[in-house]
Amino acid sequence: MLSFVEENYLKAIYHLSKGGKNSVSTNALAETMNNKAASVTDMIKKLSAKDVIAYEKYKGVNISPKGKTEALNVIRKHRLWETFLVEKLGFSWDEVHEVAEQLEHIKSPLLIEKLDAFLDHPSVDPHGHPIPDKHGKIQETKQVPLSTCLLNKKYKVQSVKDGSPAFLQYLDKLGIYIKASILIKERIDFDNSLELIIDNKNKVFISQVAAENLLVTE
Amino acid sequence: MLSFVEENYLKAIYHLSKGGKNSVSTNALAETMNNKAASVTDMIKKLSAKDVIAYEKYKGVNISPKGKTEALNVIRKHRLWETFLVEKLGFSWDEVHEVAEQLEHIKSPLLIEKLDAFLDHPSVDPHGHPIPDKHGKIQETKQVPLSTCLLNKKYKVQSVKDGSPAFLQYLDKLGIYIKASILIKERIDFDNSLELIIDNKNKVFISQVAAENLLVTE
DNA sequence: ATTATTTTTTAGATTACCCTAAATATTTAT
DNA sequence: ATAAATATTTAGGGTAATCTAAAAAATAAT
Repeated sequence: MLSFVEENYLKAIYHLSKGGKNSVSTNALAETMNNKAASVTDMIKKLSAKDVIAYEKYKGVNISPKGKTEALNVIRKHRLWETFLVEKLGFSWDEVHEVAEQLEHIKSPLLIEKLDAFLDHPSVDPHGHPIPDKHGKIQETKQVPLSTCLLNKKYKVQSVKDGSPAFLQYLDKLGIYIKASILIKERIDFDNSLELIIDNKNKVFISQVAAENLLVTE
Repeated sequence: MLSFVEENYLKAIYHLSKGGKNSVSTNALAETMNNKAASVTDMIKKLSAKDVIAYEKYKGVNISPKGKTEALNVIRKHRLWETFLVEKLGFSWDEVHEVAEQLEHIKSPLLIEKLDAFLDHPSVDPHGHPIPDKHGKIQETKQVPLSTCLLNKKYKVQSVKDGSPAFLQYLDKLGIYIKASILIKERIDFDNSLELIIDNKNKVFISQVAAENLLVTE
């Protein structure tokens, strides 16, 4: 059984390794966990002893199959709770992360089964991120940053890369939301900002940074 | 800010002191917390330093006004979550305690506000226990154990004293639930068991112990 | 190919919560 | 009112998760 803290480390390793593709350095982990490298080394040893990561001194860590399953389950819980908070309790999408960080550690498989059913088995959370099913399977869709898209072509907002409240509130102000339609009217050479048409009617300008964090499909 | 463990101690003190009326001994606390008395003494000092209890060596502890407020808030959260689990997720009343023990420690006043509204501001939980309002106010109703009631008089089940799964499942089997109507047909002298009529139709027998744990009003 | 820099690990402490064993205070029984 | 029994506290330790400072390894730079 993993502790709250261990679950959080594992989740960070999963994300930093892009789902297990890369290995993760001690410093990178220390950075995202807001801990010192020495503390991370200690924790790495514990996680390694529990067989959720593979670790070789000075070589970084790799998540194991068992660790991936655990991480995906925590992510599943996080995203189901976020969906609950928005869909059922009326939270806005920029308010849910902190609370879901706590709720994701509740241990009760039955609770998650029932929550999932109550929400009608959602496939994505309020930020457009896919919700792993109970076996850890994720339904991926090939999304690209809006910053790489063509002019005068209609795209659909699928998810946000950065889920920070500041960014989400900014999107709210612009009238941009998950599933919104976007067309790039013009790319401003000066700063790579974009002029957009949202839902075929509203004209807004968006910075390059913002466009890089908005993922769309055709 | 209280830790999970501190909140659990405080809750136990609140219950053992019958809402702050009595003082609580180290041993009693050790018993309900499943800890050793020495550990309790340590924790008592911490809680005392945080001004949630008053403590004098060898004299037991008394919950303070601040401690009472904290305890009631945890109890409020516990009971709201139990209500959610039963009303919205379809848990049965004997399955919710363990999960609510975890959920009650989630820190987010906004969450509880919204959960309360989502549940339509319930006044009692699935076991008939009153839910304190956000100011810690409890709406008490004067209930008596069925074991002390008169023959051939109609009573209404208000709550269970013992919320153990075993007792709750037993009540399910007997067809007894919160708000059910009960009439005592006969008291068996041999073992003080009772012959009951539930909802004016079903005849069942109930042991004295069970009758002591069933609280009713006229 | 050394030296300098960066990264990672080790050593030794700290806090929260729990333990056992021993000491001390309180209560009960004679 | 003193001895016996019970309750409580103190002393000293252990584990989880963190830290700082110092040592060691890996990487980068000349």
